[in-house]
Amino acid sequence: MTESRSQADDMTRGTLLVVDGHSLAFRAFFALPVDNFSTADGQATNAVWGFAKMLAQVIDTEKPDHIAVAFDVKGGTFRSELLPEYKGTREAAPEDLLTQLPLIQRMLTALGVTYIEKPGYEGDDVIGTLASMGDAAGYRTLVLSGDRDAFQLVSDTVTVLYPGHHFKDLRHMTPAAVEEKYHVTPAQYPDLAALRGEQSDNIPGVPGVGDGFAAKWINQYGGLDGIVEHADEIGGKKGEALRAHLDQVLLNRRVNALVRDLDLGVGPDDLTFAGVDAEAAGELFRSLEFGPRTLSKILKTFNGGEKPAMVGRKTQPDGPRRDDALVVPDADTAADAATLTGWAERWIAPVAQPDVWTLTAQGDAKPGESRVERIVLAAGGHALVIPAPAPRDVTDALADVIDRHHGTMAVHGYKEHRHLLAACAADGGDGIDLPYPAIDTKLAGYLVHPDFHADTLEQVAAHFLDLHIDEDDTAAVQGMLDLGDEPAESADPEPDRRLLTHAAIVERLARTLAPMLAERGQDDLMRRIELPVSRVLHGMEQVGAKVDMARLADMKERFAADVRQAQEEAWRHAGEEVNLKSPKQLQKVLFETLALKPTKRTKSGTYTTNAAALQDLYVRYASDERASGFLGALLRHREIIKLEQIVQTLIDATNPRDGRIHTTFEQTVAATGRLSSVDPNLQNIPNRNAMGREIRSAFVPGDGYTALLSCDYSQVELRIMADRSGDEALIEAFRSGTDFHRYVASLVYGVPVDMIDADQRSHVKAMSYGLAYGLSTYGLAQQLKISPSHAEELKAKYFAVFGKVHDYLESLVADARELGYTQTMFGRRRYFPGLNSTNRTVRETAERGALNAPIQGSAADIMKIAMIDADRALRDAGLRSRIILQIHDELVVEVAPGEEEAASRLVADAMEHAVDLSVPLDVSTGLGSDWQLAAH
DNA sequence: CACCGAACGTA
DNA sequence: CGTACGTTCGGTGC
Repeated sequence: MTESRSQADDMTRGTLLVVDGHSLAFRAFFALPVDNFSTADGQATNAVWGFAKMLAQVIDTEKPDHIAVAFDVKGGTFRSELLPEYKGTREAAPEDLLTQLPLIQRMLTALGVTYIEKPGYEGDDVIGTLASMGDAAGYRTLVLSGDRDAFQLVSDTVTVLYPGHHFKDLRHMTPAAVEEKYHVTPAQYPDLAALRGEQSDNIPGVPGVGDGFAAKWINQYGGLDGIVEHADEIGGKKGEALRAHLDQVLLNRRVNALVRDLDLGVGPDDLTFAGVDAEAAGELFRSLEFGPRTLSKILKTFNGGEKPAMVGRKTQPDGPRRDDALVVPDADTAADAATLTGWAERWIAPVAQPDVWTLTAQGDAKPGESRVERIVLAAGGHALVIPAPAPRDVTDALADVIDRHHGTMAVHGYKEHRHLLAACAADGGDGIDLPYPAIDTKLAGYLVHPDFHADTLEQVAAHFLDLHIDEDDTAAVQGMLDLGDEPAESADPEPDRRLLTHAAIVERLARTLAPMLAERGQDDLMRRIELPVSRVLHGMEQVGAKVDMARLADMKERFAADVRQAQEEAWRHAGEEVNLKSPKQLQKVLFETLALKPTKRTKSGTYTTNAAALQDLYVRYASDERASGFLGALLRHREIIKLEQIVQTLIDATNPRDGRIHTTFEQTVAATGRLSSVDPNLQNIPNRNAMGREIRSAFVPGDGYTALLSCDYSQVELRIMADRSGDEALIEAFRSGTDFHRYVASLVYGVPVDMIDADQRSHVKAMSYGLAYGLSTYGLAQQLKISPSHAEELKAKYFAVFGKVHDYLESLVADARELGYTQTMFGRRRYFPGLNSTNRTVRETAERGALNAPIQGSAADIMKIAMIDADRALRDAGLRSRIILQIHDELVVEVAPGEEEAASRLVADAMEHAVDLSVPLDVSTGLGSDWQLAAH
């Protein structure tokens, strides 16, 4: 660890990190809600916590060996004398933030980090001075600051780390980066800032002059001096404005120049990491009510990546060594509560972060009918097997152990384990309500590599741990982790080796994946989104959706009759009993018997018989009675047999004991962050035409409930694009509150809103929706059945109006190419190695994916947050109404009598306020006695 | 019996 | 020659 810190720059003395303390504290304060970060007695802690996290993240990434944090000092500086209104906005910092600054300084001291204040000067001047000193002493200097004035310090040896919209995307402002963004050199940047002014510091610039004009003048005249000299030559309104505000500009320039030669009393060489005062840090963190995990991680970072010494931790000389081959723990069996409690006291209680103990249950986690066979607790080379279901005193003891130690517990599949532990009471009682673990290695693996898929835990181990375990070796009993495999009955009373192997794997996965999450800044994603959403999903799966079986049976009959009729008719026209479900046989009839014009080819080179192609043929051969008769019947058969099949699937999936369908929501399958639904898939119930929608009417409220509530987001993805791109036109389109697509069409075609015809509206609508998929001109033409040139024209007009959307979409791909991955609003990543492929098809597929993933993924993040909030709101209000389904942008709620209004309001509210965007999140709701009637 | 491609349902 | 999924079916090959 320590050598890697200097490895990157063996030409220099090392790396000096200089931090703008106020800027980082501001950033942290506004990034995190005070509500969730306060101590019991009301002290706000969000800025302290965020400061620690952000700083740790930068240290972990950049690995500096010297560090200092600069703060402003209360009271005036030479700047406020020059410019009384200076930083008027900043002085108005909220009380809640101001009280945290001393805490941050205390924390820094405890962590062994030097902080510096200089009365009469700002932190920026301290930073400027340190940067100069660092340069002179041969350091590579990193300046972490959200203040753009710092850009003037940038040089070959000084880089400014400037936070983007998310703190995580720190931009490395090198000379090239400054020049690329502002078209001036770092040394010229203060000239540019003086002309433009600085909104956040309450400094006015020349009205009407932004970065562009300022840069143009600077390049033309060499700098501010030249501009002053030639001010009279600059024409136009902007020239006039410049002359009128010249005094202001020159004043700005004096104010924004950083002092670089202060006497600080210390030099870069003094600024090493002094080492953590673990006791002081521990005490401070406890008083701030930060968890032990936070403490442990922070200590590790500030101790130079070494594991901090754990006081009172038992050493286990015979325990497994992390870098060795996996050691399968020895197992004892707990037949009674006392054994269990004693074992936990001996092996689980001493476990301290970053170590974990593991809980691994074996059984069938099928929602609504889960069974558990064994539960294994394991900690560092020791394991305890608990046969399950178990008697009350054993489950009580187990629940107690888990409750006391879940802060150091790792599980692989929290949601599945909730199902399993809910079924662990032998008397058929409630079982155990599993609290949140420290880490779910299944979710962690998903966040780290969202497109990696494994069927077995051994495959997960091979992927993340490079640990290759022969599955046959351990396959005596199939574990629950082999999804879908029914556990074979084991005659062997010996605890099975595979389960113990799994426990050992999970422990190692936790140790490997936890730091990976931290390094990526994804701890919050795990803790605040994925784990809580797992809990909500568990509840939804457990409850299930009630169906009206009589209604399903009736529908099935009707569809079956229609299918038979369509089949008879098709056979009559074809003259043979062709299997209409066989594309191969259909090809023979269509293109040989009937000799129709061949359609497009499929991937494998055969002629397609898909609905679009059949429809084309149907139109083309309208006058040919035999052909159109066959095609018409075939199309009808296709449509209805699909519906019949869906109805049959629903019937088969209904649990006869409660008349409900318990789907499983997969949380780690979709690479974008969406959920998926399996067994059965309740996210693809027909909704496009009346006949299909009919199926939704079979979903009804269950006993004790009177209605279903459906709430869905309108155009979430487009709203995300509006927010992320900052496109004023699109933002205004959403704020206008009128028919969105009509409004957009009127902008695109330059025609009043009430003159837009149906075609124009639908074309623009298709364009809007296609944006997030990376649609091609050809694809758009195809879909709208217009010529490619016509489609190209539409695209050009569209982007002429929404230019920033265009730039944004391009930037997504460009950024992904540079970073290797995309990121959602909440830091969910997806990797795109294909972006640099030389194979055009591979590359373009990756480009469309990179464009879509952050948008679809951000929408998924938002819905997950809404689900967590809505679930909690319903509970907190004491309602019985509950979420039962999620279909990407829609939530379905089963509503108890009398709760109609409250439930609608709470759920819609949670969805609308899941995040704060620059456009409103619009939610439409409907209530009805079945899912179809709840539509709106 | 396992696997694949075609087809088609959803957002 | 737009993204993300899951399920079913026929057909093929072990």
